[in-house]
Order: sequence, then structure tokens, then C-alpha cells
Amino acid sequence: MADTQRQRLEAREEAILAAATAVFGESGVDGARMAEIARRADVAEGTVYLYYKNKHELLEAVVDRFWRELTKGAIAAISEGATVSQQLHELASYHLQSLIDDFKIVEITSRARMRHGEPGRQLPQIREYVRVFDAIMQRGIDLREFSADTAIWQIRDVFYGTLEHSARTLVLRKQGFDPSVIDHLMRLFEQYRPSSQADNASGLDASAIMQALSRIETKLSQP
Amino acid sequence: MADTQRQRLEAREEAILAAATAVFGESGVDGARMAEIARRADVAEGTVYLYYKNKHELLEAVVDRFWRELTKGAIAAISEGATVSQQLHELASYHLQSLIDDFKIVEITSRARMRHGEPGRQLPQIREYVRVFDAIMQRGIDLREFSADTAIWQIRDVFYGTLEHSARTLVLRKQGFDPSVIDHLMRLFEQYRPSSQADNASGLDASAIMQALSRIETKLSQP
DNA sequence: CATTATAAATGAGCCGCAATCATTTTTATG
DNA sequence: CATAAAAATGATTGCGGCTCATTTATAATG
Repeated sequence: MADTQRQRLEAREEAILAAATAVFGESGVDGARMAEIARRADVAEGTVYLYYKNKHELLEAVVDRFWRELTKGAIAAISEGATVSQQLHELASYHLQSLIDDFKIVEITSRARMRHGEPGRQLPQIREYVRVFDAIMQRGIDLREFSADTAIWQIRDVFYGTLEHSARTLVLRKQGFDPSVIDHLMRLFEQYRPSSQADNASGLDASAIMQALSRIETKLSQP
Repeated sequence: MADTQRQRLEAREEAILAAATAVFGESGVDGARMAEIARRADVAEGTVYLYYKNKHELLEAVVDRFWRELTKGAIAAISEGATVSQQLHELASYHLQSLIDDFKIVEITSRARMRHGEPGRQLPQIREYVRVFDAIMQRGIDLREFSADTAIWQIRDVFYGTLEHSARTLVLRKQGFDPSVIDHLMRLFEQYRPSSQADNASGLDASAIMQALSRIETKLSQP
């Protein structure tokens, strides 16, 4: 009966994780009491430590699970055969909606990054999550729907950075999901389409000229 | 001698704040020991609590001070008479550089937002800080350099969201300041210019260049 | 300068809570 | 059943934030 035994253990682990998710969400990391988590999972306090080394590892597990689920949801939210732009739109909408819905856990995520001492690492599951974006964008580049002259990581930071800040703004103002945020972002992304590059084979383009002008202006205004 | 007395108190408060900034930065919020902070400020542990109600308020004071200084620095970094684009460029550069330099304290900021219980408020000093951006952008709109058809808060979220994420990326990869991040962001902002829609999907056209040139001409003829 | 009143500083001790571990209970095995 | 191994328990420990009775420094007054 080694099988039901294993199931019991997994069920217990799941109960602890669920309890922890609830308590962390309700009370925040510092407000959460290990005793309360144990009580809700219907185990003794010591038992929690058989499954997770300490409070921080439990927190990591909660956050890790959240982003894993989010990845699944994102993939599900994207229409298989749609255009790259359409898929980006879907991903952006799904992401913004999720950030708003689960704002508490998203906030807690930053806490999981900080491992007491120093080097704020990035969580593996978030790395996994952003690949969904990367894959869409890469396909866009391969199909020449998007140009390859900006590093993907920079575009990605625009995408997630904007959505994260917008979500915070919306939540703090107690507004909900706002489609105009998505439209705005998608309009920005038009920038990445390879439009009028044909006539700029020389490598000279308007933005290069503007940058040069900008440099000149700087010098002029600080003599 | 009520005057030197006051000065002594302020000096002590400053010593505590400085010690706290250092210790929080080195050890993180959880790693920081109130005893250690007191020791470095050369006061007894109880004395700290005469100036700050508890550890969290001390943290808030540290973060508050940091953003206040940042606001001063940002204002100083912006050329008074420059174009709106140029000022945005300067602000973006200053911001990115600061985020990278003081990454530790920036990370800690999110911690100050979470007041134990719930409603992750926004800190007054950050509100103040983003006004620097708002003022520049508003001027851009007034001067018709930028169009008013996108809400400023959305543009602001693009600006700070992108820079914050980019800073994290750069720090985690142990790269330093990367000017291409700024150029990229500024290119995106071309989207917000009113002249852009017509003939060039990139948002740049001859008229934008002519406008910049004429601004320069103006400056040259009035030294 | 002496005296008193008030403000500021101190640090030993209290208390909450994460984490441990000796003990008990449950499960697998022959 | 007997017995060994695994799992669970909760009283106990230790750390660290915070308090408060006491001490020390400063101001006020005659």
C-alpha cells in the first residue's frame, strides 16, 4: 500500500501549501503565523517543517506554484493559430487581469526573491513564465512581423514593466481591468514592426538623426 | 541653549537613520538587527525607539529619505532650458543609473509599502518623485511636442515600469548602465508625438527633424 | 552655585514566534 | 503479532523586537 501512503503525503503537502497561500495572502508574510498555517492545514506545527525547511522556503513554494499556474493559464489564453499581434494582445490582457486579481501574491513575490542575505535572484518559475512572451515575440521576428533590431529582453522589460506598473496603479485606485492600457501598449509595439527600413539601407534612419540632434542640443544647453 | 540641544537631537536622529540605511542595505530588512543599528549609531537600543516607533517606521524613514534625495538629484540632473525630449532623456538616464547604483534600497522600498496588514499604499515621497516626470510631460503636451490623447499616468507607467524592469535585468546580469535602454525608451516615446501618425509608422519624419533643427537654431541665435 | 523639574538615554528583561527535537503514533514488512 | 522504520507531535528553546523602571543629562529658577 505504498501508493496510498504516497498520496497521503502529497495531500498533506498540498493542504499545507493551500493553507500557506491563504494565510500569506490574508495577513502578508510578516503577519502570517506558522501556527495558523499548521492549524488550517490540520497538522501540528512541527509537521510543517517536515515538508518545508522554514518559513521562507514555504513562501517560495507558494510563489513558485502561483507562477507555474499562471504559466499554464497564459498558454491556455493564447489562440493557437492567431497572428503574433493578436497573441500579444491576449497575453497582455491575461497578464494584466491576473496581476489585478492576485495582486496580493504578486506583491509577495518580491519577498520571495530576497533570500535574506544578498543577491536578489530571479525565481525559476518566473523565468519560465516570461518564455511565453519570448516565444511569441521570437515567432514574430521569424515571420518578419517584427524587426530584430531591438534585443528581446528590452522589449520584454517594456511589456512586463508597463503591465506591472499599470496593474499597481489600477489596484491602488481601486479601478479594475482597463482595456485602454492594453491598447496603449499594443500601439507602442507597432514601433517594433519593420516598416520603412527599405529606404534606409545606409543605416541612417530618422531615429539616428534625432539622437545626434539630441546630443547636440545637450551640449548647447550646458556650456 | 535650546538651540544646540535641538541640534544634538537632530544629529542623533541622523546618525540612527544613516546606520539604519547601511544595515538595511547590507543585510536586508529581515537580516538587519536593531541592536546592530543602535551600535553603529552609537546609542543604546532603547534610544532608537525614542526616535522611531518600531523597525517598520525606521524602514519607512530610510526609504522616504532615499526618494526625497532622488527627487532632488533628478531635478538637478535636468537641464533647465532643454527640450522636452532632452529632459526626458536626462531623467531616464538619471533614473536608470540611480536604480542600478542603489538597487538594494530600491528593492527594500517594496517592503516599506507593505504595512503588515493590507492595502499596499503608495509612499508620499514616491508620489512626489514621479511629479518630476509629470511636469516634464505636461510641458511637452502644453507645447504640443507631445499629444494629449494618452493619459499621462499610462505613459508614466511605461516610463518607470520599463526602467525598473530594465534595471533589474541589468543588475541581475551584472551589467552596468546600458545607454541602449534609454535610446530604446526614447524611441518608443516618439509614438507620443502628434506629428508622427501621418506618413511614417516609426513615428519619425522630416517634420520632427525640422522642429528639432529650428529649436537649435533658436538657441544659437540667442546666447 | 545649589536646587529642583523635566527631558533624554539606558539596557536588563519581557514576550511572541520561528524552529527544534525527544517522544509518541502510525505504517510497512515478515 | 512483532518489530523496525517513517511520520507526526507539541513542549521547549533561542533569538530578536520592543518595553519600562532606573539613571543621567539638561534646563529653569532664586
